[in-house]
Amino acid sequence: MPPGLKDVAARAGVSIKTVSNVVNGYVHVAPATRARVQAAIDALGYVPNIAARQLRSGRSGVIALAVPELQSPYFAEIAGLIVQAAERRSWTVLIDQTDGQAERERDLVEGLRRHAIDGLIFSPLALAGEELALRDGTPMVLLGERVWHGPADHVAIDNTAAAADATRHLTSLGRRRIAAIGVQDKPSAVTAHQRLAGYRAALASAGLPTDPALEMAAEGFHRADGAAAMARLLDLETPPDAVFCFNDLLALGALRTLLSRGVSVPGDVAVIGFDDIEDGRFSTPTLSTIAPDAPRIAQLAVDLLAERLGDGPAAAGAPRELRVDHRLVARESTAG
Amino acid sequence: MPPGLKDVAARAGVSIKTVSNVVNGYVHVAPATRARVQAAIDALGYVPNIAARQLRSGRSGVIALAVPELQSPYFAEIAGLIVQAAERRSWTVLIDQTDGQAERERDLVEGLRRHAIDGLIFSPLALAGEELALRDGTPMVLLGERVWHGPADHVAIDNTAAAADATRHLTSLGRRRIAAIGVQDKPSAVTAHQRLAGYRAALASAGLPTDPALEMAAEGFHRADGAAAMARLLDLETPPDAVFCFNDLLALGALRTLLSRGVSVPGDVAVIGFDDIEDGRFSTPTLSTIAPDAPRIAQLAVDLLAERLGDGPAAAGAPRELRVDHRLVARESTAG
DNA sequence: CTTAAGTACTGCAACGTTGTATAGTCCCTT
DNA sequence: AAGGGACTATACAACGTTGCAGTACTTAAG
Repeated sequence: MPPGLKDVAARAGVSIKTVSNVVNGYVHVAPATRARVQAAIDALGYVPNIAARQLRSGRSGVIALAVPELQSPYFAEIAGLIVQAAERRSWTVLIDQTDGQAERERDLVEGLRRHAIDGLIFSPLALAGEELALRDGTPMVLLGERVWHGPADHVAIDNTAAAADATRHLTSLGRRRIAAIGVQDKPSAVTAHQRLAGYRAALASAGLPTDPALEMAAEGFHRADGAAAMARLLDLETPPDAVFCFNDLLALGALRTLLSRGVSVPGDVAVIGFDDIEDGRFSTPTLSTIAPDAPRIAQLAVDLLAERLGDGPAAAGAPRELRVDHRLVARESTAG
Repeated sequence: MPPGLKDVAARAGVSIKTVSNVVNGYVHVAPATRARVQAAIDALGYVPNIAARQLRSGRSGVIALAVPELQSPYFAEIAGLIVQAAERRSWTVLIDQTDGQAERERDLVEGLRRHAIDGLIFSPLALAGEELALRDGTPMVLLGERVWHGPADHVAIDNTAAAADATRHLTSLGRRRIAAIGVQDKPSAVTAHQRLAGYRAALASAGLPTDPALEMAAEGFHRADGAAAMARLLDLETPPDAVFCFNDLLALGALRTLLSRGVSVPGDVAVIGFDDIEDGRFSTPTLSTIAPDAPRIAQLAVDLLAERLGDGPAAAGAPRELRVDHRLVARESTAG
C-alpha cells in the first residue's frame, strides 16, 4: 500500500536503481535527475522500507538496550541518555527489561532477537563471566559495574574505588561505626561485592574494624529493602552513626526509616548513597551520593558499539574496558 | 551466515515450505516429519529472520511506545507495564522519547517509522486534537489524560474528577486556603487544564472562592518546578494551608521547600499529589496522592491495539474511549 | 586517432520468508 | 467401485531493497 521505489521510479521516469541511488546519496547522479526524483519522493511521501533494507544489507539500524528495570531511576536515566546518543548516529534503540532474571538475560545473550538488532548494550544483573559470551557475533557492550576481563567490551566506573570514596567521606566526618546496606550473597551480584570490598577497604585504611552485624543484606536495591535494613540496624544494641547504602534508592528507604523513628540525619546518623538520582536532590534531607558520569557512560557505550559495527580495522580485536569518572557529591545527609 | 529455512530443509530432507510450516505450527505435518525437522532446527540453531518475515507479511511484531520522558517515574512505570503486557502477546516494544517536543511528536504521527511498527501507543504532550490524526493507517492508542473525542482510541482516567477528588480531600480536612501547583497556559497542556478545572470545581462545590494568586504555574512537571512554585506561595502575604500538586514530582519538590523552610507538613500545610509514584511512599512525610490504575491502563492500551491489529470485525470502527479507575491514597502529608 | 578513465544510468539477481496453487496419497462414504 | 474429502508435501512467486555487472556516452591523455 505505501509507495515503494517502484512507484517513485515510475513517477520520475527513471529506473528503480536510480531512485535507490538518490535515496542513499550516491554521488554520480545528475543534479537534474536528482531533483526530479526528489520531487517524486516528496510528492508520494516515500519512506524506505526498513525490513527490505535489512533483509538485503543485514543491518537494521536498531540496537538493543537491556536493563534490569526501567522503573529504577538510574537505569531510566541511562536509557534516556543512550537513546539520545544513538539518535546522533540515527540508530533506534529497542529497550529490553530483564527484571534481573537469569533466564531472560540468557535469552538475550543467546540471540533470541538475533537478526533484528545490530548490537546490544547490556547491563547484566544475574549473569556473570563466561555466561555472557554471545553465541552469535552480535557486538555487545556491557554496562555498569561488572567484572573486568569479561568476554565483551565494557564501560564502567571503578566501583570499588567509588565505594571506598563514599566510605572515606563518612570516616573523614569522624564517624566510627559505619554500616553498609545492600550486601548480597549470590556470586553473580558483582556490584554488591565490589561495593562491599570498597567499603571494607576504606574502613581498614581508616583503622576501623569491620563488623558483620553492620553489613546488612538487601534482597533488591529498592527503597523498601533499604527501609527494612535500616530498621534492623536501629534495633541493634549499638546502632551505627553512619550508613553507606549501595545505591540511592536504598538510601532513600533508609532515610525514611530514620526520620519516621525520629533519628536525626545527619546529626545521629549520616547517610550516603550511590548513583546520584534526581530524587536525592529533593529529599529531606538531600542525599549525599556518588555520582557516576552517566552521560559519558552512555556516549562511550554507543561509541564502542559503533566501532565494532564499523567496517574499519577496529571492528575486531580484543575486548576493551573503559573506565569512567565518578565524583563525590556531599549534601545535607552527611553535612558536617 | 546464520542458518535459514533452506539449510534446515536440506538437513531434514524436506522442502523449505515444510520447514516453514513446522516453524509456524501448521497442523497438517506428519509427526515423523515434524520431529525430523525440529531436530534439524535444534541442531543448526535456526532462528527465523524477522526482517524477511516482516517483508513478506507486513507485520513486524513491534509496537512503539512514545512517552514524553522516561526519567519521569510515572512514565517509566507505565512503560514497564506496557512492555510486560505486550510480552504476553509476544510483541516487542520500541520506546520513543519525545521530550514533549511538538516536532518529534509530529514526526511520530506522520509515520517516520512507518513500516517498522505495527502500532503505536502514544502519550502526547505537545500535540492535541486533530493534529493527532495519523496519516498512514497505523493503529494508534492514546494514553494518559487527553481530550475526549479525539481521532484515535484512547485510555485514560477521568482527570477532572480525579483532580476534584484530590481537592475535596483537602477541603474535607477543613483546609480553606488551597493552592494548586502545575497550571499551564498553552492550549495543548490538556492535562493541566483538566486538573485545574477539577480543582476549581471542587473549591466551588465546597463554597470556597478561587484565588488567582493560589493557582501557581509550572513550566514542567518536575521536582524543581514544584519547589520553585512552593517558594513563591510561601512568600505570599497569606500563604495557603494546603496544596494540590498536579503530579507527584511537583509535590515532592514542594515538600522539599516546605520542610527546608521549617513549615510543618501536614500541620501548617497539607500536600497532595497525583500519580502515586514509588517515591511518594518513601518520602518524609509520605505523600498523599491520586493513584491511577496504571496496570489496567497498560493492559487496556495493549488490548485496544490488539483489537485494531486483529483480522476480526473489530479491526475497524469508530475510536473507542476507555475510562480507567483511580483512587485517593491518603498518607502522612495530609494525615488528619 | 586510439585508448583509458570517468560519469550517468539501467537490469538482474538475491536477501529469507510465506500465500497460493497444485498434486499425490489414503480413507471413508455412498 | 467410484467419488469426495482430509491429509501431507511441494514449487513458485512475490515482498522492497541493494550489490554487481554492464551499457552508453563524454572527456582526457598519449
